[in-house]
Amino acid sequence: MTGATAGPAGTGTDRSVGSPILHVDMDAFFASVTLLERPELRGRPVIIGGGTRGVVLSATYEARAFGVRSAMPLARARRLCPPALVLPPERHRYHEVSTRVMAILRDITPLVAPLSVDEAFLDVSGSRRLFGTPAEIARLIRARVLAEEGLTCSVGVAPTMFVAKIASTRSKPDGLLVVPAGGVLSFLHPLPTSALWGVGQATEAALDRLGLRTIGDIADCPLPTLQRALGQAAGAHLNALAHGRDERAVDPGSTEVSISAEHTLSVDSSDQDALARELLRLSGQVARRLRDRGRVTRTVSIKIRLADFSTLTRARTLREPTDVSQEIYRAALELFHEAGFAGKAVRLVGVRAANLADAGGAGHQLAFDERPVGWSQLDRATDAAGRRFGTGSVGPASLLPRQPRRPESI
DNA sequence: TCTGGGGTCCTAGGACCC
DNA sequence: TCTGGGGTCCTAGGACCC
Repeated sequence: MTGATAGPAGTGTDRSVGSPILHVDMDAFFASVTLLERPELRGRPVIIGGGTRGVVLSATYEARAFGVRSAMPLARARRLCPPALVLPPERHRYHEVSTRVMAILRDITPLVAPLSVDEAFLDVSGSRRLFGTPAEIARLIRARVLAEEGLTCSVGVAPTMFVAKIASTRSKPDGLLVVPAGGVLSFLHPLPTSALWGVGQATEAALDRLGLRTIGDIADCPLPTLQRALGQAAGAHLNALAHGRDERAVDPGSTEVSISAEHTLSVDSSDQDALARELLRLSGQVARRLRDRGRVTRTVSIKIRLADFSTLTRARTLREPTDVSQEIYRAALELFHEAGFAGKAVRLVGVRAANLADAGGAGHQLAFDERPVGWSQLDRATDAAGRRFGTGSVGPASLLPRQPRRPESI
């Protein structure tokens, strides 16, 4: 590619000084994990996704050969690839495998920053004495993940996070690509603008209107022109990236900014009671995850998507932070009623908690008329029952299935 | 083609305070 | 009567990522 590469066989030499960042990215992760227990499906096009209104979550490379891509509506994927087998996701298993893969990475260095279940950044600058050059470390990781989990991954090695990320993408599947410090610009500049992290459809179109097609074009474009077209922050950001500059460091300790739960209904609904029950369920999920993490929220928001796919959000900042299911639900329900679109067909509802803080430092001031202790105790009892009997085993009576009028559903 | 669910970050406008 | 600038917080929407 640029003379800076090592192929899948891992034959590349790595004599550069500054290539301490690795980006490790599992190949077709969900599909590959599912195939571990279905070896007879190897070599066949397999798609992971589900539901009547689902999208493609993951697809084997055999399915991708038909044009199937992740996030594509399942209906379209089936048309593109009729022989594909569509299997439902098994999130619990993905999580388990992910935990073990991350543990392999933490054997190399504590400086591991997971980006999602199936990818992570590593800063290996302190690991060379023990494990060798960054390229040798990358080969070691790939060999261990394959030997211990039966899965392939691709690894990018570069002086900065975003170049390492692009490198792993360009080496997929089952590849390794090293971009030494001296080779960053010659690696980046021929690539299309969309290869940059943060350039999606809208930004690509805006860049295209400026006549910018490659990352090299962005590097040659005057900063003020870029900022006029994309805004201050985005313009400056892309300008820096196009010149290979990226100051971010691998941070293993970053904490969440928000926690949310949302659900697309299987059929659009304008039934206010049914939508309120969904808000109750989602509020409970969000609150439980807050308590699991020892966090409280001050800002509750709801998200509503109508049948025409238009999406609106409404937010409210509370007087006091909370992790109590009932308080989050009360705020969500008020926002829902105030939004004032009764009668319209709703496709999706969501609840989000933002403005988070640690529960310990939250010094709750009780108003005289408040009795939150009861609700809080109910949550704790529900949490304990969930741990014993399984999540969802105990919950509000209004979430119980409605009594069927006729026993036909049994 | 008919669009999931979990997130992050940025922008812009308004309220409010100094 | 007309006219500031800056800072912070909040809300709504949108782009983007996996």
